[in-house]
Parts: sequence; C-alpha cells; structure tokens
Amino acid sequence: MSKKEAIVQSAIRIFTEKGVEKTTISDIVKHAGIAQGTFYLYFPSKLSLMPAIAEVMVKTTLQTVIDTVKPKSAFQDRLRQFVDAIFEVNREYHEIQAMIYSGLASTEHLKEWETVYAPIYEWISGQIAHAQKDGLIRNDSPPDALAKLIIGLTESAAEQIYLYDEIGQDSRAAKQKEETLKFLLMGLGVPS
Amino acid sequence: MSKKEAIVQSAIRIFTEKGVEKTTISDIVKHAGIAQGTFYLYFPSKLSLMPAIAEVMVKTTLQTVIDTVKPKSAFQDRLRQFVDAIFEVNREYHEIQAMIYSGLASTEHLKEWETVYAPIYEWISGQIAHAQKDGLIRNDSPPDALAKLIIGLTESAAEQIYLYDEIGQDSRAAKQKEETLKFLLMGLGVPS
Amino acid sequence: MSKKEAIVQSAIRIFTEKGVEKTTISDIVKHAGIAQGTFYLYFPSKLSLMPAIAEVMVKTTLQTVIDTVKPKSAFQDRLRQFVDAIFEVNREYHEIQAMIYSGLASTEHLKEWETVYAPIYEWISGQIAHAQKDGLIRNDSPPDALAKLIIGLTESAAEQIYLYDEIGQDSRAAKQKEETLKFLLMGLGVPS
Amino acid sequence: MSKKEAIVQSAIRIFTEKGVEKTTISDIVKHAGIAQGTFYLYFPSKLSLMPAIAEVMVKTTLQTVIDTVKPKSAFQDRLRQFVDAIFEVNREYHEIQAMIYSGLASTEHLKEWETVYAPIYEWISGQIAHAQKDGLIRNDSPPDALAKLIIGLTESAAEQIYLYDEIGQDSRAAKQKEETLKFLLMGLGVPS
DNA sequence: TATGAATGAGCGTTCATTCAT
DNA sequence: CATGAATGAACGCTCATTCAT
Repeated sequence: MSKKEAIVQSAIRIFTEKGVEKTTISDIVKHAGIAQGTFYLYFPSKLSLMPAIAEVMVKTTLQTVIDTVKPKSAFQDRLRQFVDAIFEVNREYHEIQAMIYSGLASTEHLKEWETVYAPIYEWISGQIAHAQKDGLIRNDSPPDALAKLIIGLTESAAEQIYLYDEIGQDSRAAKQKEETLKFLLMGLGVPS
Repeated sequence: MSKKEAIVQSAIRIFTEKGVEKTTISDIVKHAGIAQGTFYLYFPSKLSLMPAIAEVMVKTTLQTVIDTVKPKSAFQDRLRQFVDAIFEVNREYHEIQAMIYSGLASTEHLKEWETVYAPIYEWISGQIAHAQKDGLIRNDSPPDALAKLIIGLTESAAEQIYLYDEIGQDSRAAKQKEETLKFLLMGLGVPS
Repeated sequence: MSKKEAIVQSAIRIFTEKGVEKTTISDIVKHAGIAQGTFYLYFPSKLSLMPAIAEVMVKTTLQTVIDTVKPKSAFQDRLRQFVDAIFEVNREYHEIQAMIYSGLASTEHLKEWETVYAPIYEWISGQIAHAQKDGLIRNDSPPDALAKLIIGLTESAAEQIYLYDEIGQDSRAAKQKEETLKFLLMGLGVPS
Repeated sequence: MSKKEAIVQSAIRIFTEKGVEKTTISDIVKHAGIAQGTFYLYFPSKLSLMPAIAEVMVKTTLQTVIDTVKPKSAFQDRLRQFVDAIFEVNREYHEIQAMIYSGLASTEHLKEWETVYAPIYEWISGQIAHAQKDGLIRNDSPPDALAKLIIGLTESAAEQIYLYDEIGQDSRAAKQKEETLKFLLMGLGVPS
C-alpha cells in the first residue's frame, strides 16, 4: 500500500473512531506510520483529504450495492437488496457518511464532489431507466432525479437509526427498512 | 433579550455566515456584544450551544411550516406547501440545517435531540394520521414512521440543492421540488 | 461565626483538601456560603488571606502544644510531648504548614509574619530560658535562637514524613520522632 | 546546550527572579529563546518542570558542598564548612530551595523526588557513617536518619535568614550559623 | 453590608505547517 | 522521497475583580 493510500485509510479509520473534528493530522500520521511532513507531500491540508475519502467511501458503497443486488431478481427484490446495502454501509460508517452527506467538508472542494459522487448516481439512474423502459415502474420523472431522491430517502432513513450508537436496535432497523422499502415501491409506482 | 438569547442568536447568525467549524467563540461574543467570560456563564463549551440552537431552528422550521400550510387546502396542496416551506427554511439556513440534521453536533447531547425534534415530527405525524383516517392516502404505515420518511426525503432533496451557495438555481430548485412532491404523493398513495 | 471568620475557615479547609494553587476564590466563597463580592469587603486579594490563615494555624499549633505538654513533667518528657504535638499538627495540616513555612505566600506580607509567628517562638523561648536557668540544659545559646532551631528541626522532620500522603507509615513516624527527640536532647545538652 | 536544558536553565533563572507562581511559561520560553510550542515537546505542563529543576538544584547543592568541605579537615571543621555551603546555596537560590524543600511542586511527582534527592542524603550519610566508625561522634542513630535531621536543621536555619531579601543581614547570618553549628555539634555528640 | 452577574486581560495549550537534514 | 523537531498564531478558557442593585 502506498503512503498516500495509507494516509487515506488511516484517516477513514480514525474519523470513524473519534470523529472528524477531534482528529488531528498528528493522529493520522501516527496511525499510518509515517512522518508528520510526509502528509504534506500528498495533501496540502486536512480538508483536501475529504474528496479522497469520499471517493473511497463512494467506491465502498457502490461495491456493497453491486455485491448485494442480484441482477436477475425481480425489481422489488432488487430494491429491497439496495435498501439493505445502504443500511449496511451506514451502520458501519455512519460518522463518515454523515460528514460526506452533509457536505460539512468545507465549501472549497464542492466541484470535485459532483464528479466523485457520479458513479453511484449513475448506477441507480441506469437501473431506473431500465425499469422505466421495461414498464416496471410508473413514476416517469427523469431517472437522475429519481436516483437522488432514492438515495436521499434511504440514507436519511438509515441515519435516523444508526446515528445513535446504541445497541439492540436491530428490530427498529428492520422496521425502518420495511417502511422505507414500502415508501420507495409506492413512490416509484411499482405495481404490487 | 437576555444575554443567553443573544448568544444563541449570534451563534445562529455567524454559523450561517461562515460555517460552524470556522466560527470561534470570540466571533460569537463580539457579535453578541458581551464579554468573553460571559459566554461561559451560560454554556460550558461551543458544542453545548447545539441543543439550544437546534431548539430555535426546530421552532423556526415548525413555524414556517404552520404559516405556509393552509389547513383548508386539499391534501396534495398542503403537501406542496409543506415542501415549499422546508425548501425555504433550508435555503436560508442550509449550513445549520445540515449541522443539525447530520447530527454532527457531537454525540454528547443526543438524548436531548430527540425531545428537541419532537414537535416537528408530531405535527407531521398528526397530519398523516388525519389523512389516513379520512382515506386521503393509501400508505398505511404508522404515522410517525411516515413522518420521518417525509421529512428525511424532503430535507435531503432541499440540501442537494442549497448546499451549494451558487446563485441562479431557482429553476433547478423548482424542478427538484416538483419531483419531490410527485414522489411524496405516490409514496404516500395519494390518488391523483 | 462572622463572615470574615467563615472565609478564613473555608480557605483553610479547601487549601488542605485541594492545595493552595488550585483553590480559587470562587471555591472559598461557595464553601463559606457567601457571595463573590463579599470576599472583597474583608480581603483585598487572595494573597492577603495568608496572614489571617497563618494566625489561625499558629494559634492551633500553640494550643496543641500547650494542651499536650504537661508543665510538671520532667524536661525531656516535655520535649517528647512537644515533638508529638508538632508531628500531630503537621500530620493534619501538612499542606498549609508547608505553605506557611516555606513563605511561598508571597513576599508582600513578610512584615506581618514575624508578628504572627511571635507567640510560638516566645512560648518555646520561655521554656528554654527557664530550663537554662534551672540548669536543665547545657547549651547556652540565646533562648530565641534555640527556639528557632528547635521548631525548624522538628517541623522539617515532620514534613519529611507527612508530605507524602501514603498510609501505614506510623512506624516510620514513630522512629523519626525518636531520632528527632534524641537529637534535640543532645543538641540542647540535656543530661541523660 | 539542548533546548530542553535551555528550558530548565531559564526556568531556574526566572523562578529565582520573580517567584514560581508569577512566572509564566511565556516568560520561560522568551528567555530561552525558543517558540511557545517547543516547550510542550519536552514538558507537558509547568509543574512537570519541577523534578528536572530539583535535579539540577540537588546537583548544584551537592557540588557546592563537595567543593567547600575539605576532606582532611577535622570533623567539626568539616561540619562548619558544610553549614557554610548550605547557607551559601540558600542565599543564592532561596526561592527555589523553598519550593523544592516544601515539596509544593505538586503532589504528582513525589515518587521521583525520593530518587532525585538521594545523592545528597547519601553523601551526608556516608560522612556520618565514617565519623561514627571512627568514634568522632557519640550519637549512634542510623546515619541516614541523622542525615535527614542535619539537612533539615541546617536548611530551615538558612531559610529563616534568607527568605527575606533584605540586605545587611550578614551579621545575623553569621550568628545563626554559629548557633546552628553548635547545635549540630552537640546534637551529634562531637566532643568539644 | 451584601449581592452575583458581568467583565476582559492574560493564561496554558493546540496543531497545521515549514524546512534543514 | 522522507523526516520530525521546531514554529507561532490563534484558540478555549479561567478567575480575580468590579459595580449596579
């Protein structure tokens, strides 16, 4: 693993453990096993880490979604699998998800965000477009608009559950997933 | 206005202007016209401001919703008015909304948040319960679950627009609102 | 008890508990049950408390000595009783003893200290003068000089034991007392 | 001189000049010619300086004693030289001596103090042991116990003189030394 | 006398950033 | 490429002191 990758991996790890604000560059380089100065060979500042982290997280999310959703399932099953995947990623990385989602990572790298996020929007958008063509859903809004609504709804539902670290909430999570799926199915106009 | 209120008001103002992370306590007290030490008579730290701010923001949000939604309108009109209200509040306070919504305001005051948020969830929940009883919507999920989905979907849609300060996005906002409303109507099962 | 006395008593108590440097005026007034401003009606600053405290401590010390030393005992018994008394006061108030003894209470009230300390020096000095006149001790140095050496030796011996809060040191203390007494007896030239 | 040594040397200098409590870290770093942050690379707080300072002071004291005491002198001459040495060190560093001796330098580093002080106790103890073996003194208490009494008596006598910065006290000091020496000689049982 | 909310200078401390090696 | 000791501006916070009531 290159030093650059080590930095990003360590940052994700420590952000997850102790929160973004309380993490110092010193923490990151210690965990990565490199020198203080080395950080600046790759990133000009702490904030400039964010796009790289987002990229990794988006890849992780997309990979989890792709791994979870079986292409040959019925559309509503795929939707259920998608919800499962998003909840799962949120459970594991809720601190970072919140950080990325809320855009708190400063206003300076916004341009990059759009491109970083593109893959996951595109994947969903593609699925929706196919489903519309195949007549599987009645909602005829543009696929990319629907993609944003779907991801927004699902992630906010997941956050409402996992923002609070308390344990034994599996049943709450299961119910929340059911309600979310139902709302998605109806919102998209999937015949039941 | 008491000193405590002055602090909260000033904090909201400055967080809105320059972001939460970049705001110092010094900024807040200067704007509030009080001494540095006075801050600590009312709040032990910057983070402990958050529940008080959230409370004000929730009040503002609920008030805006109540002022915007005409009780005698048809349900789908009220839903449109609700979406308008949420977008409006987000437009004005997107930085703070993001902060509150994402829960990034530290994990130490989470218990308080539930109670702080209660009023707005309850209002929506009440509207939904009525609509279900009157047969205006087909989605028979519990009202409080639907309330959370509705606010989550609408706020995330608004954030996607307003997180980026750029101007001249009114048309994008208008479209986003339309898509959101449509999704909500279908998701709730409002006959069209 | 007057407010002034309450302040002094509270200060002694809290200095003993948490150390002089870490004690704030706020701590003192809270414990005394009076208002912040009231403190300044009686003492212009924290440092000006010191002579009043010293006075109380000197009184306490002298009283303990007088209560412990039986006037009709043989001289060496009285010396042993004196050592016991000094060790006892040190055990209970070692933090304050150290503070007073080392004169760390600032250089601004030094003049007052001499007068504050006078009673205890005088008492010892009187005892020594009598003993010299009665031929009980051979050391013919001036009584007031001997008084200072005696108190200096005994208190430093006690401090060496009680500065360290550890428990179960009674046997160490007993030995230290024996050696101290022996040294005093020889130093004063008490026939054995 | 390393930065760490520079910090310790500067601290000793400034503590001597303006007292411990009134000395700020800012004073120290300015005098040492280093940056504010550099201090914290070596010491986590102002209090943690104390053991390092004590170590230097103990070295200085022991060195002064060794330089002053002529090994071939008669025992009572060596005792006189010892008293001279202790008074001299106290005259020059009374503020720091008081601080170290009274142990006010916080209760957190007490363990270290015992080891820091060891060299000077050992030196005296060694001298006493020899003198006892050679029959030069009659007091047969354990050498280490006597060592502590001797240093305690002599330093407290010195402090009583030098705690007060006033000038023209040479005659008082000379008298105090004489009385102290006499007391020591008798206390140890040195034949006269 | 007595109060206690308010003050603000100044403290200890942090940490992103630099640069000689 | 890599280092890590050094920097110093800037921060949160404390607390002795004041004063209108």
